[in-house]
This record gives sequence, structure tokens and C-alpha cells, in this order.
Amino acid sequence: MPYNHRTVEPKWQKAWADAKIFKSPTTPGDKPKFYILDMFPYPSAAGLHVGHPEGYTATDIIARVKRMQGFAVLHPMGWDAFGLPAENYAIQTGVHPHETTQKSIAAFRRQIQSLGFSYDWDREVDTTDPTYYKWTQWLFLQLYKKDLAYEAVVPINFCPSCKTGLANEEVHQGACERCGKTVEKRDMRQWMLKITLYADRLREDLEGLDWPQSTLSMQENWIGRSEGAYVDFAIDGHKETVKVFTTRPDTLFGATFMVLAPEHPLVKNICTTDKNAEVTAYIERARMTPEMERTEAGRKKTGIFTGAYAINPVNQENIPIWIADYVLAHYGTGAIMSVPAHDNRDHGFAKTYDLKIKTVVRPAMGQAPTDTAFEGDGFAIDSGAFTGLATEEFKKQITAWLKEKGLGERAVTYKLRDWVFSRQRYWGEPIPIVHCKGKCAKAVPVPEKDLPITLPQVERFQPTGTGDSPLSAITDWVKTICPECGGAGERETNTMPQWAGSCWYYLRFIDPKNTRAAWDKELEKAWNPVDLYIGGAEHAVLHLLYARFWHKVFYDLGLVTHKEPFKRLRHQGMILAFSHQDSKGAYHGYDEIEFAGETSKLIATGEPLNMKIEKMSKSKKNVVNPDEVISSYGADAMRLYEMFLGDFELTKPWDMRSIEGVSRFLAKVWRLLENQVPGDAKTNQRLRHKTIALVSERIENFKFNTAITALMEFVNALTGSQACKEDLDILLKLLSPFAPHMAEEGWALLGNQGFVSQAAWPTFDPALTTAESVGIAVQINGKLRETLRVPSGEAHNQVYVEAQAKASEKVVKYLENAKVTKVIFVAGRILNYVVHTS
RNA sequence: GGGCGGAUGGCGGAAUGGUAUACGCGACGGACUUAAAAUCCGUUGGCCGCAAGGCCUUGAGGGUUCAAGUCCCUCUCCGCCCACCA
Repeated sequence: MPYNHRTVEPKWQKAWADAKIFKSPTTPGDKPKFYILDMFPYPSAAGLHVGHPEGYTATDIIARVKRMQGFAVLHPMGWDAFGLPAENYAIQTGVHPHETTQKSIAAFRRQIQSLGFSYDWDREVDTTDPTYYKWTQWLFLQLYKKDLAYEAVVPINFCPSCKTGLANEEVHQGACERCGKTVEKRDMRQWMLKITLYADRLREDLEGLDWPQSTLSMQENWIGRSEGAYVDFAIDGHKETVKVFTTRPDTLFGATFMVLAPEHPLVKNICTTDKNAEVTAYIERARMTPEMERTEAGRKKTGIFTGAYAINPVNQENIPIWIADYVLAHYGTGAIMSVPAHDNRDHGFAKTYDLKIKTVVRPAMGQAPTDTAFEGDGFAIDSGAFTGLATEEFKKQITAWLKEKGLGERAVTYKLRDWVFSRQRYWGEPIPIVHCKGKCAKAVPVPEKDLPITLPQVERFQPTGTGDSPLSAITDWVKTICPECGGAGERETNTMPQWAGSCWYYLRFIDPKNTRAAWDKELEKAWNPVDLYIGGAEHAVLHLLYARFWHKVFYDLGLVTHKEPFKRLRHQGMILAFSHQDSKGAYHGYDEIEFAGETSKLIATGEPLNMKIEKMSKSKKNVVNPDEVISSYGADAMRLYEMFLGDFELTKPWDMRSIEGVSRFLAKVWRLLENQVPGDAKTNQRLRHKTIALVSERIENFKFNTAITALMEFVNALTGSQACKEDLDILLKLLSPFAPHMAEEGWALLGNQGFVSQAAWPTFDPALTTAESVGIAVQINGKLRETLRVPSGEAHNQVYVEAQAKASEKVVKYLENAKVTKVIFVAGRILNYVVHTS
């Protein structure tokens, strides 16, 4: 009977759902627990992308194996559903984001379920559901009460044409994504979270996490701790001093000018009258220049002299004070001492404006370059009493000296800045704050009993035109009473960023229905932390940093028992697409060139095959919809194919030409099951044990592609021999995490009871994982000359192997007339004669 | 500019410093078939050779080693992330 995935797959999906075999227990009980989590998706209207099933298949494979190995597995799925696309769609069409979102969720859920993943759907969460965001708001209030949330006026992206605030994602190369007009910075009141208070802990606790090295270093760079010193410079003729931050206090003697950020508060005071007009114009220009452009590397540096001079505290030299937009107001102190001889940015600036360059460090070895700055460590020259000191020692001594003289002190700065936590948007969690207009006249948190503050129903989602949130136009909703004094109050109209919901969803999954608390403390203790977290590398910094920050706050509040939320993290490699660009520049997606026949047609027309591998995007017509693949090949083939593409953690192209391979493999498995002839349990015993070992180990190490390879080799061998029942049972167990539907169908076909998904994962005997005989390579001077077949038992016996080698004509040929100077024997692998021919 | 990763047959890709090219795709030849599909068997990195066999080959060039796709140095190209961070 031919295997029909169209009927078999839905049948087993229903059977699993009816029997609730993937439902996680409330607590792990006496089983070891395993919490395996996918980064939950934003349910976009476009539906699933092939990148989604890649990660989900991987976690599903591991979840299924762990379950079969006797773990209590928590494997949930949910929706990170607040976000810009639904809101923008609402602005264009008037369809409420809630409607769009629910539709997208339904579509995503259907697609995900059609792949047969073993999620516990009873734990599904949706960040836009008031029963969920009630607790997002509650958690915000905990941060607020801990004094970690505050209001501040900060610049936001503002489009003067659309008259609306823009998210960073909506600004492309300094221009508004929608109208193309240049985006300005505009100061607005924002809610901020004090993530900087946790900078050190966020950095230090990276140690001990089983995360990819690249992610750890990205987080570390993002936090950007640098050690150095603050130094105060007096200003000639003024009472004020300018504080600068430097990581190289040892180059103070080489500071020949100073640069302030255009936004620096002292600029207006110190600027001499003759320079006033010029300076004001420069500042204005800098304000109008979008940050994107301003911070573009390699851009020609611009600046202007203020007319004022600072006094270098180490040698009392007067150095000119300049203003330049390459100095950023928000990093360090917004002012730098410039050492053009030892900093390349300063060097470029000094060259442009013909400023003095003074060398104060010589390299320990070799010559310093003359056309650029020498930024390395070395020994001090021309530095007064400090001359001759090595850079590190100099730093210590000068810092102590500065402290002693009251001119400065050791300092640590971070690139990490406080987190701007408010958005001028409708489709987000309302920030649960009332601005009292009565007696209290301050921001007052909404009492917990009044949560959630739900989003009001509105007809229009248009921005207000002032940059305020659309919520501010809904007077009925805004006007309220102050929870503290009962006087007039106005609700906060800003909403939270999309990150808010994803900062704690992994905690909600352990207790998703709780109406009295965000989660139960006992359950938290039982299930946390997440044992394995899988998702795209695009979240390497922001989401993972924000979630860690909230988690640490929860830890301080006694809400969680572990310092870190995600014990082990892996990123899936991005799936790229083949595109072909023809001579006219038009793109042809994979659907036009997917199969070899089509490719040949293109070759036949003489059209050059300009194949490119690049990110999938609608405009390049190379986006692949999983539905089509599932309908023609089935969910099992789709899952297998996703895993067979290449290394899970590396970038790889989606090449539909080879899905035929995994599809044929499944057909072969089915034929094998149907045509079983009773065989001897001994025949394939060693291969059976070896395959169990290989598949188990490769899954554990995320080498899904080669785990499938091992299964293919097993099937090829079984097809060519007489497979016994045990061979087939084990094959189905090993196959079941990858192709669960066929595995269940086959399990039933062989007359087994229950679900293969609930069978015990097979174990192996290490002694039986090697073949009866092994090949030993015999090399002469590293070159392969002969391969010996020796029994496994003798493969470690050098005397035996050498005797065999010397019995081989091929080897003898190379050994006669040669003097063996060295024999290298690697047990079970290599015998290498190093010879000297006279 | 910085960080991280990658480059292996016609294609996707395998290879704890130890037999490079496993597995799959494609191609070629054959079997089965009236025929096709499906399936099965065989061949398939390059060069020389009737053959036995030999030589070469993991982006380029050097090095370490008995032995290098793998380690080290220099360079080229590609991808991702960050980017004037003092």
C-alpha cells in the first residue's frame, strides 16, 4: 500500500492531540526536567517563512528525544504579537490590529501544527491578550517601585512630513521609510529603564553560560565596559572646567587640542564672541544631521574652533577647544582630549584642520607609522617625570597622580545606555501610570488591583501629528482620576516596546493560566531555568540582553531562583535563497529555476546564469512558503529536508533540487517496512548499535544533518540485507524525532502497541558499535600506499598490524632499498613508515 | 573601521591533526517495462595510462608536523552583526 502523507499526517496529529501525549506535567515530579524553548515568533500576515521551521524542527527533535529518554519536557509555543506591521496596516485600512493579529496567529498556528511539532498547546500565550499583558504591566510596576523606571526628555526620530515619531526600524539610511523624507531628532518625554545599573552584572554573569562565543562577545561589546580616567581641564579665562573621559591617560602629554560634542552644555559659555555666529550655525547643522549620517565611519570629519583654550593639567599648555560632531554627547562626558599622535580619529581631524601632533609613546619594537596614529602600547617619551614608563604602568601612576592633585580619577564607562522604554504607538501595552493633575502633581502608578489597563477601542489609528501616541487623542480614556489623591488625572499615553512581552514569556509558560500572579513561585523553582533556547542570531544582543536584565531584577525581587534565564543557547544559521538575476536585471526566484530541467532551459536560451545566494526577500521573488512544500512532499519530508540542508548553526542556501533525496529516503523506509522478511537479529547487530550511538550523539551536538546521514546508511544496509524486527523497531524509534508521522504509521504497521513517540529511546552497547574489521591506512612518508583490513580486536596491536603490512607487496615495494627511520602507529587508524631512500 | 563566521567535486555538503570528497542531488550506462514513471544495479574530483599503476587536488601564498581541509602567519572574496565609543 503506497504511503500517503496527506492522510497519514493529519491522522497522527489528531491522535497525538486526542491522547494529549505532548502535554507537559504541571511539575516534573520525580523525573528530571528539560525546558526547551523556541524564540516565539511575531505572527506576521505573510505566514511562516522557511527559517521558522528550521529552529522549530530542531527543538522538536530534541524535545522528542528527551521525552523518550524519560525527561519531563516543557516545550511550549506562543506569540509575540504586539508590533508595528499590524498598526501600520490599521492606519492604511482601518482594520483593528487585534483582528489582524488574531488572523495571523490562526494562520501561524495552523502552519506550525501542520508540521507535527510536539508543543504543549495548552500553554500557548499571546502577548496582546489582556490576561497576559496585565502581568507585563504588573512587572513594569515592580521595576518602577524599585526605582528602575524614570521619565526623561530624550530625542526621538521624527518625520517632519508624516508628523510622527518613528521607530529605529522605520528609519532607513536617515530617511523615513514611508515618505523618504529626512528624519529629524526631536526631544520628547520618554520612559527609561535603568539597565545601566545592571551593566556589570550583565557582563560578569556571561561567564558560565553555555552560549556561542560570538554571542557572548557581542553582548560584551554592546555593554562596552572601558576602564580609564576622568580628567578635568581648566578653561583659560573661565571658572568652569571641562571633564573628559579617556582610556589612555598615559597620552595626556600628547593632548594638543580638545573637542566637545555640539550638544555639550558648556559650548555656549566658552565660545568667544567673534566665533559665535559660526558656532551656532555648526550646532544647528549638527542637530539637523541624522545620526545615521553623523556616525557614518569614513565620513570627512567636520568641526569648528570655539576661540577658547583649555589648559592641559600635566604641562599647563594652552590647547584650543573645538566642536565636532564625531564626538557624541551621550558617550563618556561628551568631551574628549585629542591626542592626534595616538588616536586615528583625532589624527584625521588634526590633519584636516592643521592642528599640532605631538608623539608621546614609542612602540616597544619597530617604528611607529608616520602617516597614521600609533595606537598601541609602548614606552612614554616626552612626558615629563613619567618619561620612559611602559603604557600600563604609566596609566596606573598618572591616575594616582591625578587623584592626588584633585585633577581627575579612575573611571569606568559603558557603551550601554539606559533603555528607552516608551513608544508613541497604539499597538502595545499601555504603561500603567497616571499623571496626577491635582494635589500630587506627579506620576502615580496604577494600583495592582486596577490592572490590566486595557487598550481602548478606537476607530482611527492615525498618528496625532504632534509625535504623541494615538492614545492621547482618546480623551475619554486619557481622563481619569488620580489613584492617590482622587483628583484629576491623565493616563500615560505611551505604550511599551515590543521587547516588553518577550522579556518574561519564558516564565509565563511555566504557569500560563495563573490569574493571581505572573507565575507561581514553586512552579518557577521546578521548571526554571530554560535548559535550551534556540532562535535566530538577530536576537544575539537586544532581546537576550533585555530579558537577562528583567530576569536579574526579578531575581533581586525574589521572584525567580536563578540569576540567568537561559542556560544553554544556540542560534540557527540563516537560510538564504538562490536568486537568478537576468541580463535585464530582473530577479527570478527559486520557483522559476528550482529544478534542474528549468535550469537547463535557462542555459539553453543562452541566458547567463547569474546565480546569487542572498537573503530571502519579497522583492527578489525568492521567498519560499512552507505550505507548498508540505502539500507536495509532506511534513516529514519538510522537517527532514530542513535538517538535511547543512549544518544547523551555519548559513546555508535553500536548494529545492535536493528535497527529492529526503523524500525518496522516506519512500525507501516505507518499502523496507512493508516488505519485511524475518531476518536474524545478529546480521545487523553491530551496525544497529553503531547507528544508535551516532544518531543519539549527533542530535545531542546539533548535527542533525549527519544524524540523518547515519539513518540513511542504516536504511541502505537494511535494504540490502535481511532486516529483523529489532532492526526495524530501532530504525523507527531513531527516525521518530525527525519524521514522526511515518514513524507512528510504521510502528503500527509492525504491530507495535501505543505510540512510538512514547517508546523508550534505544540504548547501545559501546563494545558493539565498532565493525568486525577495520581498515588501517599504511603510509610511506605520509603518503597512502595500502589499506589493510584487520579484525577490530587486532587494530590496536602494532606488532600484528606491522606484520600484516610487511606481508603486503605494495608496502614491501616501498620499503626495500629504504631505511626506516621512524614508525608511527595510531591505533585503529594509521601505520606510517618514515623512510629515507639512499 | 571593529567583532564573528564561511570558502571542499557539476550542485548541497561529510571529515576527534591520522585513509579528503561520507550522505544526498544531478549526470552517464544497464536491468525491469509495449512505453513512461517508480524501483534496482553499476560508474562518476582532475590529469597521464590499454592496463597495472602514477601524479595532482579542500579560495591564494608561506610555515609548523612523520602527517594539515583541520594548527600558525600573510592575503583575496563572501555572509552576518556592530559601527567615529575617546
